[in-house]
Amino acid sequence: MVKYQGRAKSFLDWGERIVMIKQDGTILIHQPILREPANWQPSGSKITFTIDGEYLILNSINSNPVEKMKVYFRSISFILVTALRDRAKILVSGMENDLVNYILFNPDCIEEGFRIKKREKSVRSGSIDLFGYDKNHIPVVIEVKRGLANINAVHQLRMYVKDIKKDREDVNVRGILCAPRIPDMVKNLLTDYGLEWREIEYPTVLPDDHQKTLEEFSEKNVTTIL
Amino acid sequence: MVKYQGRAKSFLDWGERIVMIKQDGTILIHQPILREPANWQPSGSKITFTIDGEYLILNSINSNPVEKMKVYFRSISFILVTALRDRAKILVSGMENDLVNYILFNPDCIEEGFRIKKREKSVRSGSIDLFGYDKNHIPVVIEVKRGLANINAVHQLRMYVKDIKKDREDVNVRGILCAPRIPDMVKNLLTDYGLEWREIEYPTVLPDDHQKTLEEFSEKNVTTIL
DNA sequence: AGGTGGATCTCGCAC
DNA sequence: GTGCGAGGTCCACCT
Repeated sequence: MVKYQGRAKSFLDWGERIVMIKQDGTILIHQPILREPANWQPSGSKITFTIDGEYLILNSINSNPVEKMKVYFRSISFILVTALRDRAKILVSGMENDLVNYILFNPDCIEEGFRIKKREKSVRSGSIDLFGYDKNHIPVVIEVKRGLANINAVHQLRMYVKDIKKDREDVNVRGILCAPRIPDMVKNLLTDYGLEWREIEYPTVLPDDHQKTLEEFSEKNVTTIL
Repeated sequence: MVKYQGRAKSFLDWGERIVMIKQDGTILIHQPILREPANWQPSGSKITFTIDGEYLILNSINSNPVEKMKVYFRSISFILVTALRDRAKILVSGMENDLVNYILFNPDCIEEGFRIKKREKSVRSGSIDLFGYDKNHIPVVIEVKRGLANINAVHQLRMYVKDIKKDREDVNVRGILCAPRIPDMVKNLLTDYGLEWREIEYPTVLPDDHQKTLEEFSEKNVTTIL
């Protein structure tokens, strides 16, 4: 049975579960299905154990934000204690950053003569993924989505274009939505607002068997340019 | 060692880990620290095992979206197989609900003479948390955020106000963002759009630690009033 | 330490 | 099935 109070408050009645306690204080309580733990405590939490009558109680306290979890054990079927040796870090490719990098090194995929000026440009309504100028020196705002672009992306792009227009006191500002796939609905909306799009298929280059190659790839792609 | 390809692509080099296979097809691969699994497959994935030379390979395939994960085992230290009996469902009392309720019963925290007309009012672009009228009978849209308000909340609120204006054919519609904390950037944006805000610190009045009380509380708070 | 934004987000709910 | 929004989101990055 699990009680929690902190950012919210919760109660989980008696049942058989897997409880995982990690060396950084993370605690996970898993029910028989679903990816997410029913209850948990974040990294950095402190654990104590107490006994209350017939129950063993695991107490976990976290600070910032302050939150407490109590796990009541009526019985324990199995305990496994081990120190995992694992220094590997996962390498992932195919995230929004990769597409942004791809455009950075292949600005022609937007259009010939396109030049990128800034990455992560801050404006009032948020942060522009890529900002640059076309061959006619017209400002271009680029919003990047790693997967399927949706209507929110259009609204975001619209805001950014409006912000830039305001800043530059210039009516000529282009907005381009870049994603691997853009539904027709979204394209129509873009057209309505006088915005553009590019469907960009970018290579998810993650070699299959060689970590070294992977590291090279990672370095290449993590580099923050400009 | 784990390879994954689907929505993205990843590679995790050799290391000692905890692998959890759930009855719904969920797979979790945990490293020694942090709450999140390094690799995983979602509920509904199908598992097969193969042997490739000296390695045991766990193959997991999911459809919609199509994604595959391969877990290579060089050695296995412990295996635990069990069928968990657990029919409990966690009860959570969320804080956004609490804040909405607090405003419901203390409309003066918005301003004197404010009257709430509807909760969860549906409009085209979504659902308005609270809708009412001020003492001058001007419509008021209220968007509630449980924690730190961000720029997206401003855009949401703006949409709702626009929807109401359209419905009522009325230019006088007020929009108020309510949250415990609102950053200056967000306040500035609100001002730009002629919107308002209230920083409302609400008491975390929560019931004590009994399931029954929690269920009552839960029911009370899930109820849609008015 | 606090804010910002992406994620193989996950997950529930309404359409 | 799909799309949308919330989450005790988690987490890395930046200021």
